[in-house]
Amino acid sequence: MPGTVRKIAERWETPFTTRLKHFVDFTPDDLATLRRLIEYEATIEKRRDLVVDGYPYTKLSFIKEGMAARYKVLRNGKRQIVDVLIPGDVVGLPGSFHDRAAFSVIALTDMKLEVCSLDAFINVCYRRPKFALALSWLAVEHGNHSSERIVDIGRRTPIERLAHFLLELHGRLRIVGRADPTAFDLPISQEVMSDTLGLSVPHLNRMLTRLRNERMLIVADRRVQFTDIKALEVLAHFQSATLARIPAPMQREQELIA
Amino acid sequence: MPGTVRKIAERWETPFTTRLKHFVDFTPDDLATLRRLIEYEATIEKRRDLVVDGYPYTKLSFIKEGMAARYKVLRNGKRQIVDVLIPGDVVGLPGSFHDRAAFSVIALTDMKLEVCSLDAFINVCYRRPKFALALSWLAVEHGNHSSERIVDIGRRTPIERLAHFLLELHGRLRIVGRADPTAFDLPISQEVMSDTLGLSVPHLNRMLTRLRNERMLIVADRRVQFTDIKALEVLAHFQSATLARIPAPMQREQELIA
DNA sequence: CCGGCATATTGATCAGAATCAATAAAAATC
DNA sequence: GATTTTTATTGATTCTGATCAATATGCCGG
Repeated sequence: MPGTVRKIAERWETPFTTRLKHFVDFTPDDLATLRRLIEYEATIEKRRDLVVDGYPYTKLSFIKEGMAARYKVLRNGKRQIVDVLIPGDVVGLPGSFHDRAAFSVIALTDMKLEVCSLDAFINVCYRRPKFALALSWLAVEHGNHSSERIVDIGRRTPIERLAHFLLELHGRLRIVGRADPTAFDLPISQEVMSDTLGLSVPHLNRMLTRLRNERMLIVADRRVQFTDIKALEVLAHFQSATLARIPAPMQREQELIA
Repeated sequence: MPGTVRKIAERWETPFTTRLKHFVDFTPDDLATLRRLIEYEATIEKRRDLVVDGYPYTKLSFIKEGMAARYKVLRNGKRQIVDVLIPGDVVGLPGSFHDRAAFSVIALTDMKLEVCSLDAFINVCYRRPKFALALSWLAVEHGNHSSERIVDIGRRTPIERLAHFLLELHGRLRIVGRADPTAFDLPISQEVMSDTLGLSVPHLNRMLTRLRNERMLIVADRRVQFTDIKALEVLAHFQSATLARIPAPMQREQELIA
């Protein structure tokens, strides 16, 4: 009864599907399949490690609520956060492809995850290649994101970096409906931000103060309010990411499979 | 005549296939398919841009010979190289998924590429999901690599960064048979290296000198010779990358497809 | 409401790396 | 082979951002 499937699928809207819809046409049937892949829903509390560097992780977990950070701690005790994960992002995409994760992932807030096993997902990929391509797309997207971060840390000044980070995070949150046009909740400490941007906490704090003094934003109650987003974008050399579209042939699944 | 196919396929060994073989079983038939995807072979001369930031690029190009750099130039004139590409790497993997490339790619040396169209590749993915998964794997691998670079630039000291970069490049070159156990050709200028590591040229030079003085390596004739690779690894906190294995179900294509 | 702990803010000092500048060496071009 | 251009090396100076340190603020559980 395809009507039933559709109804269920349509009602099932998660940040992950919201994000997917921006670049690939998932049919109600696809969505139902995706949904069936979810083995369980996990609740994680703040500060708990989801993935531990050096240990196996063989799940794909879709973030439904909350934020997390992928990071590595060096022997000298310094920590570098490689990526801040938000609703709609996948935990375990890089890790699961190796026998041992190369990075840890920690919950920055309480979280809700939808968990599926990597094996199950890959099995589906054989029946629905579109899923495998979606996986590629996610990985590519993540890679781009990382590249942008390299540019940030390598060649932008601390204040540009900070501005860029905030704008970029805002943009990503917007896509999954977790931000207002000029404001968003930022439930993370300055220590986390400094470890993300490769700065010391005091210096990050100063840069934040400067942005405030320049009247570009207001930070209060773990919430960022852009007061001059234009100026901020100029400062950060920010260009809102061209959202990837799926290459033409990827839309042709029907003819090829049917 | 499957025998013929196999012979051709076996004879067709490129850095790309060498690399793939490390993580996925491509049958002779797969290899033949892959080979048929190649539209033409391109020869590029040093310093030419392969991909230009802001313009479309809809190819997947497998590097057969030579090296390239993915980079971005900021408005202040600074350049950050995001990735050094070597034989076996793919040009256009991130770029092709967007309507416009977000980074430029420049040839650091004369190069030879095998070029296929993204559309053709994706079409094949529908018939052979293994190809799509291989694509994911490449993207994931690249992402990991980028993450590692973020840690480098964000939290490692310049000398550690340099050491890490050299070891990592050496490791990658080894995989595709382009390096000796303790030495490799490094046909790139110090300017390129400094833009990769987020350092100034003079400072990079000083760090290089220091590694030489510490008797960890010798640089001559655009060739690096490790004289104390152990010490170098300790300095860089280097752990030779666990090569990813393909998740179990990915090996089961035969039963699923046949 | 009270410690106690995490987080934020501010200041002072100092080291490391950028910048500026000059020269040397090597490679490419004619 | 001479000349130009690129690349490498070294030095002197400046300045950014880390580090150390102190204080403030907020937050939680009891």
